[in-house]
Amino acid sequence: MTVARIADLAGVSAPTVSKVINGHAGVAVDTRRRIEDLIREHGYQRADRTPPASIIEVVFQALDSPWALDIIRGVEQVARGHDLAVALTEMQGHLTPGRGWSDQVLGRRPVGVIAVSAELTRRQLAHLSTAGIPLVVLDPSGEPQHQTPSVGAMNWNGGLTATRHLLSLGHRRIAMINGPDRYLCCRARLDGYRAAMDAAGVPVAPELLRTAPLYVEGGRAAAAELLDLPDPPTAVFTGNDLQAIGVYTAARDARMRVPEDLSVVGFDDLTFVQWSHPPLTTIRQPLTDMGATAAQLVMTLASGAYPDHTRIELPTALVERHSTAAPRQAGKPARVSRGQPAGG
Amino acid sequence: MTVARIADLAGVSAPTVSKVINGHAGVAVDTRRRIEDLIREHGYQRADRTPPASIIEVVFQALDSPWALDIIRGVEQVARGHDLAVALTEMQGHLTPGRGWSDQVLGRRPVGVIAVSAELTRRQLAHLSTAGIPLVVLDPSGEPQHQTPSVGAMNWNGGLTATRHLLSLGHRRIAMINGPDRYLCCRARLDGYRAAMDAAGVPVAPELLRTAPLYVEGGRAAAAELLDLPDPPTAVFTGNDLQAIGVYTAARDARMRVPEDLSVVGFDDLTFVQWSHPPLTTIRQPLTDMGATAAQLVMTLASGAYPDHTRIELPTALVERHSTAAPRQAGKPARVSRGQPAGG
DNA sequence: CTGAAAGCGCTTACAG
DNA sequence: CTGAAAGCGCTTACAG
Repeated sequence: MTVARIADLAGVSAPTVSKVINGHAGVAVDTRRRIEDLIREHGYQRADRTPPASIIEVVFQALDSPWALDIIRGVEQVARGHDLAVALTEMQGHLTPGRGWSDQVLGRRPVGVIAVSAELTRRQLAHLSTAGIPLVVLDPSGEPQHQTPSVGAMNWNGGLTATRHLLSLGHRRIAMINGPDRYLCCRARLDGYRAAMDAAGVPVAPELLRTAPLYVEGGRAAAAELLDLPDPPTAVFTGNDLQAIGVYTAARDARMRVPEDLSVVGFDDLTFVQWSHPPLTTIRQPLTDMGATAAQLVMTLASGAYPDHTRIELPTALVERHSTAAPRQAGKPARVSRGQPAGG
Repeated sequence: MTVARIADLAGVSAPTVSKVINGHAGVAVDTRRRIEDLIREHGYQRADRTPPASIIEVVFQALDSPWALDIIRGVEQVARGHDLAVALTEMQGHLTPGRGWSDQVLGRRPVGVIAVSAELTRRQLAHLSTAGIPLVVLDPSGEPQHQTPSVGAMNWNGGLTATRHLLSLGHRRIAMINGPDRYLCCRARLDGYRAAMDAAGVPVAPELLRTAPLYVEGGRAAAAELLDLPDPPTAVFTGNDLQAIGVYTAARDARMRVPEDLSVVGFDDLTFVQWSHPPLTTIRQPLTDMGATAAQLVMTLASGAYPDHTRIELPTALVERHSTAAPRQAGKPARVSRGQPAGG
């Protein structure tokens, strides 16, 4: 669509169309309206305006965990296949991007946007939608937003599997240190934990349920409190791997050994936890796949096609390493679950 | 500045200038260079083009290490201050971006480009330069390119400090597992190692010098060979932290304890190495600062100002943790350098 | 209020 | 390898 073509359709000359487009005076109301209608209908774009920039925009709450890089890698793999770059912005820990955010994004003209654990305001959603920029939410943090496509992991199943694993080793006093309640994924993991405990007929002691920031220090502080209890837990399931590493620290401070004195199960399976001491048993979340899936969904939406599914959940799985063992029985030495020597 | 004006100054026609700007063939080398110089000098901008998109472009060889995220975080901090996003591309391990890369970047119109451990072709440099897009090289991998501003770390000093630390503990048979020779930063670390050894009057045994990919498996394989030597080293200094983790694995496989039987010093200080077992003694490289500094340099160049320095080196520092100790003397038990119990 | 004409900045196709 | 000519998409200045 060019100015000349619109002019033809409207039965006027190019300069007249030009005036309408640029909001200049000197066009009859009727003529103006007719031209505006045609433009809306045919979707005029200035020829010399650059087309959508070849980027996929990804918004993170924070870029402070290897967690983010795993997701980025997945997005990048798909983006690369379409000759697209991945544009990153960070919200400094906020759940919702700031005021100017959507203007900045529109200015960049990305092919689409992936919001990681973020919640957009209704206004921000509207901005993207009128600009024709598709949005996908990754690991949705709160209420699924009206019609927004999303990609997540099977968090409830992960919580169930982790807890069952600990129960099967003989644990009964199993604590859970979880992330903040406002994250849906954390809620789901807790519910999975409860479901496993209920199914095994083991009551959940309220003092064994803690909430802490999803970082090492959060896990350490919560675990320190737990281990200080009159009847401390024999096992801890955490909201993510960083918290699990914090539990290690707290255990060491309390002169307890993992897994002999305390079993620990994390969540995520960040690359480095296989090198921690002991190697961490955790629930694997396919972060790179999740990033790739979200990017694919964005590309599908951008192409105008309607995707088969707008809510995708990828599977989680237990990765058994060496941080879990049967609970130490009074007077008996601990039986380690796998063949790893203490102090390896 | 218009195409016609540049053409006048260069004493050529507009179409010729147009070809240079768009990177088309069919212009004599001399003519091209003359036009490029004029464009650089006068700062041409296409009249009908939208202004630069609000992004800083960062090209990585690979996005497969937390190393990358530390740099990204620094770039993002500065970018955020200017309401800019960080656009990421990855070269799948190649040293030089592919053919279409500069066209893609020009299409994105970033405020500037940061190339991490990458080498651009002369053609790619010219493309960016004629488009008026400033370039900064981070952690330059090879020959410093003509006039390209760069940001790095004091790698030579780091190598010196690491080796001195091991020498001061009493080690003499100190191996170095280094990254590929083609990286300048690796060369500098090796030279620092040599300098420390020479200064201490300790000859460098050629069989203790190894080159391996900068990943865990590279470090493991090289260390396995070293430990299999008739006269194995008592200490290993590695090209990066991932290799150091690989050395841990090889030591475990050879039933040797770190640091009692083998001291290890890494390079980078990735966040997680404090949680490895034992916590890794390493040379800290200020990756986030380096990213931020590179971004600042890009912003300065983009503003048209001439920066004070176009070659910036940030300091490295020894971070002592628990992976080094005095060498075990024949018949004597090892003396651990810090108060960490074995098997903590 | 409208549009023919001129002009702008750029690119393309092609003759030399 | 170079540039005159034609053309594209758009806007401006102005005659009617």
